[in-house]
Amino acid sequence: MKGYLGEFEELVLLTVANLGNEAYGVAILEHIAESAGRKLSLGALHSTLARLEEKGFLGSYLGQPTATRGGRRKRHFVLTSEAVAALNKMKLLRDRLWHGSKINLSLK
Amino acid sequence: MKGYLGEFEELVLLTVANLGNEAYGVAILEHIAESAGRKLSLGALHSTLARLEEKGFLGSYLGQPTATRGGRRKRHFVLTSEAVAALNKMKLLRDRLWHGSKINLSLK
DNA sequence: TTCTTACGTCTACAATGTATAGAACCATCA
DNA sequence: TGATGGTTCTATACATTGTAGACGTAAGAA
Repeated sequence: MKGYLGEFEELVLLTVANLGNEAYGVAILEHIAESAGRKLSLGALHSTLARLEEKGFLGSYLGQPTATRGGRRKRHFVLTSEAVAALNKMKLLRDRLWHGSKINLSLK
Repeated sequence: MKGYLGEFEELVLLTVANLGNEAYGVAILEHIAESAGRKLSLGALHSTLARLEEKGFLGSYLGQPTATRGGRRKRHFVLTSEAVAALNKMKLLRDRLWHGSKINLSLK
């Protein structure tokens, strides 16, 4: 087990954390489009979600059919404690590296 | 051009930023081993360095031979402004996502 | 009963992560 | 001065992650 995540995996997990109980495919996709300005396909996202689940960073369950138009039942995702731990660890490391770096933080 | 970086690429760039004018293969490797507890081969690192240079995130130059025992001349690396911009952008995004997330920051 | 909308799944390929082997230097010492 | 061995970079190959596209499923509307 590697313990750390790819950059997209990390983005997805953080997005799931932001969406709480509304974390399912399309919603995650839209949130990423907004927050990261990154356009991607639903299939692309779902493969990553599946891999994250396989690796134990996500759990999922099927929601009940809703009243809206059509649609297959939503699959909702939740972070596991492993995910939270991995995210924290990566954040901690990067914060330390940023602190030690001479990069000018002037953001425009 | 994608504009964002893989997780290892990001780690490498931040490490280069930390090392300043001592940023060459072996030093980077050791710094990563220390800070991230991550053991990897020199060749692995150099392929990534080469790719980062190719993509315009790093510049490099050969140093002069030193007085120490043996050794090929060191190749030193420096961040480009593109790298700084990309790093800043990713940091900003993640900070926002962390802020919005409900993840408990209690680090043990 | 066929459209249309809203989702998830499958499969394949591109980009990134990583190892191993080997070549280039250079300092010593026989 | 030529063999030896410590450092560092380079080449090549393969594993993992990132991403698209086509397809399947479901249900309300027409």
